[in-house]
This record gives sequence, C-alpha cells and structure tokens, in this order.
Amino acid sequence: MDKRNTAEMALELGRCMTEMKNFLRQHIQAKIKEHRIDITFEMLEIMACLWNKDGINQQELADITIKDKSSMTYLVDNLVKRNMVSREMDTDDRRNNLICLTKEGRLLQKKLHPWILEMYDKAAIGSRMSDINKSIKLIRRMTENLKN
Amino acid sequence: MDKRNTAEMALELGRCMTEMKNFLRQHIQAKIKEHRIDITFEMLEIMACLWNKDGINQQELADITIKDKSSMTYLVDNLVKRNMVSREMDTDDRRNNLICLTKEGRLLQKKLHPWILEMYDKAAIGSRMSDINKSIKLIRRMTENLKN
DNA sequence: ATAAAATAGTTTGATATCAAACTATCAATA
DNA sequence: TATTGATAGTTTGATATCAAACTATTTTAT
Repeated sequence: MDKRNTAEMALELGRCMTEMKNFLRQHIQAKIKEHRIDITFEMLEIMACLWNKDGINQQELADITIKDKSSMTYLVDNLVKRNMVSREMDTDDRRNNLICLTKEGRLLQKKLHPWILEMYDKAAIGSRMSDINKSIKLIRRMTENLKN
Repeated sequence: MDKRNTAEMALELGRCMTEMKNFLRQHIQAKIKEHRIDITFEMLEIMACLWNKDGINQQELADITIKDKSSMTYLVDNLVKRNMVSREMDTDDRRNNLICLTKEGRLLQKKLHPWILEMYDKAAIGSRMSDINKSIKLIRRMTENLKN
C-alpha cells in the first residue's frame, strides 16, 4: 500500500494499530474462554496493572490503561463483584480508593500473567527492541504534536 | 521509561497507540462541536471512507474501519437518519447494501475533510515518511505473528 | 483563615462495541 | 439441480465508553 503523504501514512498507522489491538483482544478473549474464567478483556487490563503494582487508586489505573475514570468505576465495580479486588480507603487522602488484589486476584495472576507475557513475546518475534523503541518514540511525538 | 524485554515494550507500544488515538478523537470531537455538526467521531470514520470511495458495501466499510459488522449496521443507521448517506440495493448481488453519499454528505466533506488531513499532517510533523512506514511494517508484523 | 481551584470518584444517559444467533442471497460442487 | 458452504446484513442482549454534571476532599493562593 503506497501512501502519497505523511497524513495518509499517519492514518494508515492508526489503522494498523487498531487492527493489532483487535487481534490481541480476540486472542486473549479466546484464552479466557478456554480457561473458563469469568472476566473480560477490559477487566484483565486492570488486573495486569495491579499485578505490576498493587494498591493504586482508580485515577492512576485509568491513566495507565488510558480509560475514562467513569469506565474505571464501572470496571472496578465488576472486579469487586467477582472477588478479584477490593476498594480500600486511603487514610492519607480520603479522596482515593486504593484498589487491592484479593487472594483470588493473585491466583488469577499465576494462571494468566505468564501466558499474557508470552502473547506479547509472540507478537514481538522478529522485531528488535531498538525498532520497537523507535516506534514508541514516533507515536509519542505524534501525540505531543496533537497536544499543541 | 526503560523496559526490560520485548514483551513489555510491545505492551508499552500498545499503550502509546491507544493514547494517540484518544487524543486524535478528542481533537476531532472538539472540532465537530466547534462547527456545530451533528455527527460523532465514529460516524465520521465511516464518512472519511466514503469520501475516499463512494458506494461500497457495509462489510467493506467494516473492514476498512476495523469495526464489527453489527456496529456498522448501527452507525449506517445513524448516518441515514442524519441524511449523510443512503442505502442502495446492489442489483448485481442482492446481499449488498451499497452505501452512497448524499448531497449533504458531500457538503460535509468540503467542510471537514481538508481539516482532518491537516490534523494528521500536524500529527506527522517532524516524522520522516520512511520512519512512519517502518512503524507500520513493525505493527503489521506483530499482527501477523498473533495470527499464527 | 478562607475562598478558589484542583483532584478523586460517582452517577446518568447517550453512544458504541461485541458475540452469537438469525435471515437472505450467492457460489461451489457433486 | 439440489445440497452444502460462504457471505452480507440484521437483531438482540450484554458490556464498555464517553461527556457532563455532581459530591467530597485536598491544595493553592490571597
């Protein structure tokens, strides 16, 4: 596909990114189903953050996952219902809900986290770290450009 | 942000991509509001396809925009309500709905399309076409890896 | 010290997405 | 030509997103 100018290429880049995310989503959904786990892809995104760093607040989770804070209320509600996390009051700043993994939440990590990393590894096959890094920088610059 | 392995970098890449898309979305939404136009970002994605090639069917639109075909039914319904497009029966293959721009749809193109391209141009400032192309290839390879 | 601004979270209603089941039409083939 | 499979589109119900208005708390500035 030959694009004539940078605008068209940026558009094509956006398309690829969406396509990749969709495939990733489908794969992970399939794996979740295969493991008979009652959770969605979006909830799993939250869990993955917590496996990395437990006990952070909803806003931080929203920033990391690039989601709206009202979506976060919704998703955390659902994770609480599934006994994966609990909301703990932050005594230092009472505006915060600290989201903490339950025992069940950590159990899920053992089951799924290695597999998720493996999936990303698979995606990255044949790509040099320096090249991935360049792409990250490129996209970050584009985002910055849009901000101004 | 220093990542230790390719899996983490692929993850970070995904994050950047989502972030960029969100910013783009916000900018475009703001512009739509400024112009007092009754349309959403998602509907505009469809319109942009049609400005490029009019009279294609819903499945093709879904493939280009990476959307579900049921989402397409929904979005085209809404564009028809707004008099931006019409559904025309394809006499060669009666399974197809050919989606055609109305006069109003083409009028919107004059108003918004140059501005949208300008927005992508702005995003691409400071990036070489060859670099954008490398990123596209990288992401396409990752998607291919996931397929197998 | 207090008023104003910023931040975290919730709620609401509109919009969009997704998967799965369904209808209608076309294509392949035996 | 009759059956089977593939494709385009719709419908449904569950899920997720988004913006905007709102409450509660904390921070900043006067």
